[in-house]
Amino acid sequence: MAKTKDYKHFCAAARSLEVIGEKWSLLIVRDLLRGPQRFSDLLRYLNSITPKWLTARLRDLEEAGIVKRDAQEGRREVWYELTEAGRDLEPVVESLVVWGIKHAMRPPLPGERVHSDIILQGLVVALNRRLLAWPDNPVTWVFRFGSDEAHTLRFDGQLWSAHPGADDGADVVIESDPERLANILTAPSDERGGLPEGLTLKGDTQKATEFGAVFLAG
Amino acid sequence: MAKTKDYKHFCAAARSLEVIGEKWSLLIVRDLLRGPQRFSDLLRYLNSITPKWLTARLRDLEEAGIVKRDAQEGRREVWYELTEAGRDLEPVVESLVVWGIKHAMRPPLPGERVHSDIILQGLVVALNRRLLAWPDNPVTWVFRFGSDEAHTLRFDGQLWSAHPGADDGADVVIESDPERLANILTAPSDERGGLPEGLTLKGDTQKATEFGAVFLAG
DNA sequence: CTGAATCCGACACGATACTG
DNA sequence: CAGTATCGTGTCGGATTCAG
Repeated sequence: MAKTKDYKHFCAAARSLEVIGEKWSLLIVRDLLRGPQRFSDLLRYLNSITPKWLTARLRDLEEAGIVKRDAQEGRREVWYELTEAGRDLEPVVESLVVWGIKHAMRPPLPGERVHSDIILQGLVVALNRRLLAWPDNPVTWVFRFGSDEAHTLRFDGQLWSAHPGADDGADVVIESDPERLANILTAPSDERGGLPEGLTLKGDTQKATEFGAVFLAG
Repeated sequence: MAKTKDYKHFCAAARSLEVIGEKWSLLIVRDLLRGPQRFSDLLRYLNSITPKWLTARLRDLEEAGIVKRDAQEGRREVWYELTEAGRDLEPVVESLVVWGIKHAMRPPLPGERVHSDIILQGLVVALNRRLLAWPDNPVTWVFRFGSDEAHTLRFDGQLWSAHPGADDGADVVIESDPERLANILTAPSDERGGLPEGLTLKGDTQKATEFGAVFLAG
């Protein structure tokens, strides 16, 4: 791999980029940070990658000790997961998310795939880096997308975290669809104000108001 | 720019990579983080880049609002410096340095250019992230490379920082050359022990011992 | 259906030389 | 000093095909 990715520098940043600077590599890591995934899961999340390049990148990452391939006998799928070196890349992905939120986000374009997991991952980073206002007290928000997909966002008083599935003790339940939520989150603040179409809030009135103050305020 | 760097994801990390994911971009930012540089400075630091691609990347970064080009009338040189968005990339570069130090460093290869500034930048990151032992008290180390190049590394009790030039109040003066220092820092710990050839320590005996404990211990 | 491999074309990039 | 110009190679996208 990486015949052209050769910087000839004695520099840790250059070395890192030689290893994970190819196209798609860091986005594969981003998806595997949520947990082990199958080849076809990655194919779906990465959206516009071709199977050929997903295969190539996974081989590279495996060789670099970042990804572990788990192909068990008598099972159709192959699972991929991060090694410790792979999990150590989380700060890199997170710093890219922080910069992207501040300097490069825009509403989703027509052909752009919007995954709810990715939105929630960005939300957690934005909240923990205090790029959005914080509620005063611990709170649990459940996001429902259609009938079969739900995520829980929880603030324990110190940090925010996201969890797959709907938590029972939700203070507020938000129902929407990923595209709509993406558009709301990237709307310029002067276009905000009040409850947008395609998003409904249920639950404790005061907690719902608090949610609105964080996300829907002008 | 970036016709092929198009991920079609609604994702902040993917957006960031669309902007600064091309080859060389982040290394140009790395060098500009030290301060404004001329075209030829960058050409020298980036070592194996060609003028054509340095021009292309600088134009891209300028268009992306990361770099500002400063060409004044009646002056031969053109200076490049980071905008605020560019300086906001420091955490990205730093996270790459941290990962690289832990997972990808090795002694410099034959054709590899070793810049003292880059070594010192890596040292500051490694010390501040506590990847190396810390002295108990504030200390100032001056590194001399040959007769005309010197850097000061200072610990104020809280954080480490690097400064160009030799500080007067040095507790310890280290004399070496960049290649030698690079080899020492990347040597496996079982090959360390005592003072290596090609490196001399001067100054307060106890402070020199302390330096040795951080860098030269087995 | 999953996890690939193959062929082809576009363009990103490297190497070298040259210019204002 | 700060770039252009030219030419060759490598990386990647797109489509199709293939084995378990």
